[in-house]
Amino acid sequence: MQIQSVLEKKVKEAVKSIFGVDLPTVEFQPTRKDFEGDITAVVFPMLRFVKGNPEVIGTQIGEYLQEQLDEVSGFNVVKGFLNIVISDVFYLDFFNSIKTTNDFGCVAHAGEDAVMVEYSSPNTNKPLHLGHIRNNLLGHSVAEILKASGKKVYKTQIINDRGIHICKSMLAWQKFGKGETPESSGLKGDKLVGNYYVAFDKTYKAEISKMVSEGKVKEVAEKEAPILLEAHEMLQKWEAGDEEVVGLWKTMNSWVYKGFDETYKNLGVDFDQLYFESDTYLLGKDVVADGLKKGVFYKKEDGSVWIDLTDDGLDEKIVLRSDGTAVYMTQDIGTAIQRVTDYPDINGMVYTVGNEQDYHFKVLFLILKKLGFSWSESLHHLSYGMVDLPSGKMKSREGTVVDADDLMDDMTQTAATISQELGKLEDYSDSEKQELYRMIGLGALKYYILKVDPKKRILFNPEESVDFHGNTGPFIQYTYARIQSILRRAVRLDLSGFENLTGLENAIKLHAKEKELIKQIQLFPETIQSAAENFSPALIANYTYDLVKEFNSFYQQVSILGEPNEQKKILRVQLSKKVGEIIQSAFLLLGIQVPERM
RNA sequence: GGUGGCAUAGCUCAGCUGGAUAGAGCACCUGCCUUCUAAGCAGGCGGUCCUAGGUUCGAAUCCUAGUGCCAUCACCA
Repeated sequence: MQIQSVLEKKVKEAVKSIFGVDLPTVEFQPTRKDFEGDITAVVFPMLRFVKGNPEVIGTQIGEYLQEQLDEVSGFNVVKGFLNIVISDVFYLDFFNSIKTTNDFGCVAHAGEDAVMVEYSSPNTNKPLHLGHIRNNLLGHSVAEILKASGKKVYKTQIINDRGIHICKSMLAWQKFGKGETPESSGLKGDKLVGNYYVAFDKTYKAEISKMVSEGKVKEVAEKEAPILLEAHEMLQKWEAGDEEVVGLWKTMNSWVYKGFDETYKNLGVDFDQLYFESDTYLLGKDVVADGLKKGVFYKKEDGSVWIDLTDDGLDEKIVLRSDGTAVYMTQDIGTAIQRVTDYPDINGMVYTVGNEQDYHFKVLFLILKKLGFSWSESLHHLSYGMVDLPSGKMKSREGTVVDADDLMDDMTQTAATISQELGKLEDYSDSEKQELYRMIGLGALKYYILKVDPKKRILFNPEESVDFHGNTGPFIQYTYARIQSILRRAVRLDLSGFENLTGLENAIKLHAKEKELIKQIQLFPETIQSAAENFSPALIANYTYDLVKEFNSFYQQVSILGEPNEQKKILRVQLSKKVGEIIQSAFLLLGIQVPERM
C-alpha cells in the first residue's frame, strides 16, 4: 500500500517538528468499520518516545497531516487511535491507474530462478481418492500462485509405479482376472487395477485367518501367507527384468495412467514433467557413497549407512540398507539432485505431501544441506492435514475411501439439482447445462477444500453435501455471473465506451460502498504475494470472499445501470468489471472456472 | 516416553508483524423480489478465544507449564 509509506514519512515528520523526536517506525492498521476513516495510526507505541496524552498527540499529528497532505481529507482520534480519512480523489486515481491493467495483481515473470512444485505423486495400484484431491488442488493452486507472484514454475509428480503394492494387484489379476481388461469390462483402468488390489488383500486376510486357526502366531502368518510370498517373488522377478512380469506391469500401469489422466483432466490439474519411480529408485546411491567420503554419513558394522542428526535435535537416519539397497530417503536425495540437473534454473522445490511425512522432509532437507547443495535452503514441504471421514481415516484396502471420480460426479449432480430448481437456464442446451453443472459442482468442491488453511485437518462428511450458499465457490461464481449480466446489458445500452474512459472528474463524490470496494481491490496484489510466501491458497479464497461480499453489498445498495449521473454510472460499471476480472483471476489461481450465467 | 502440529459461536472456518466493543458462513428467528440474476441483501440470536501462570500501556496472537485430539519416532513409505 503506497499511501501507507507516504503517511509514515509524514507522521515521522510531524513528530519531529512538533516534539523534536525521531520515531523509528509508525504502526498502521486498517480502520475498523465502526469508526470513520480509512487508515489508522496507532499512537500507543509512540508514547515510548513522546511523553504525553495519546489523544492530544494523535490530534496534533492529525492536524499536521491534514494540512500537509492532499490525500488526507480528515481525521479523528479515539483513545490512542488516529483514524485518518483518505480523500476520494486518491481512491479514484488509484482505480483509474489500474482499471485497464490486464492481470492486475499478477507480477510478470521476473528473476532467473525457477521453482519446481511436486504434487499428486500417486501409487499405481489404486484409484485416486479425496485425499489425493486435496493434494492435487493444493499443489496445483500453489504452483499457479507462485507463477502469479512472479516465479517461473515447473509442475511435476513422481509416480510410484513400482514395488510390492503394484505386484499385489498384478498377482491378483493373474490369479483371478481371467484376462479382464478395461475394454472387456468397461471399467476405468485405475478402478480395475484397484479392484485387484482389494482382491489381493481379501485373499491375504483369508489366508492369515486360516493359518491362525491352524495354530500359527498371527505375526508369523502375516509374513508367511503364501500369496504374500508370491508377491515378493514377483517383485524380485520384476527387479531382475523378467519379461513376462515386466510386460504385465507395463500393461496394467498403462491402464492406470489412462484412468488417472481422465481424473486429472476432470479435476483440471496438469504437469510439466513426470518422474517415474521405476526410473529413479536406484538414484542416490552414488551420492551416499560421496557423502560417506566427505564424512557426512557413516557406516555401521553391518554395512548399512547412516547419518547422525542428533546435534540438530533429530535422530539417526538410515540412508542405505546393509545389503546396499536404497531406502526412500536415498531415492529422494537422488531425485532432488536429478531434478536440478534436468532443470538447471531450479532454485527451490515445493513438495506437496501430507503432514504424516513432516519428519521425513525435515531430514531430507537437512541431509541435502549437509551435502552442501546451495538450493537446499529453498526447499519447502507443503505439508497439509489429512482429510478424514466422520468414521475416521480413509483406507483404500478397506474400501472406506471417497473416490475422486465419484465425488466429482456427485458434486456435479448436486449442482444440477439446485440449478434445475432455480430454473434460470431454460434456454441453455443440454451440453451447455452439463458443462455449467460441472463448473459449479467442482467450484463448490475445490473452494470447500482450498479455503481451509492447508495445515489444518479437514473433516469431510459425505452425508452433508458441500454447501452452495454463503462462503462457497458457487456464491462467488454467482457474483461473477451477475457482473457479466450487467456488462452484457451495459454493452446493449451502448455504454461500450466505458472500457476506455479515462480521466474521471475529481469532483465525483464516492459512495461509501464504492470506496470500500476500491479498498478491497487494492489489496489483491499484496494478497497474491502473501499467498505465495505462505504457500496458502486459503488466503486467496478468503480474500475473494471478502471482495465478493463487498461487491454484493454494493450491488444491493446502489443502482449501477439505473444511476442517472452518467459519470457515476460509468464508474460503477467499471468497478463491476474490475471486480469480475479479479474474481476470475483469483479463481484461476484456485483452479476454479467462472460462468457467464448461472 | 521423545518430537512436531492443531485447539476460537451448536457446526465449518477467518483473525496479517501483539492493539479499539473477537469476525464470517451454515443452522435458528425477522424483514427485502413490479427495479441491474433472491445461489443475494439488511438485521437478530449465539463466544470462559482448551486451562493456569508470565511478558506488555495492551495478549486469541508472544513465552512457560499442563490438558485433549492427530501425526511421527522402523534396514515401511
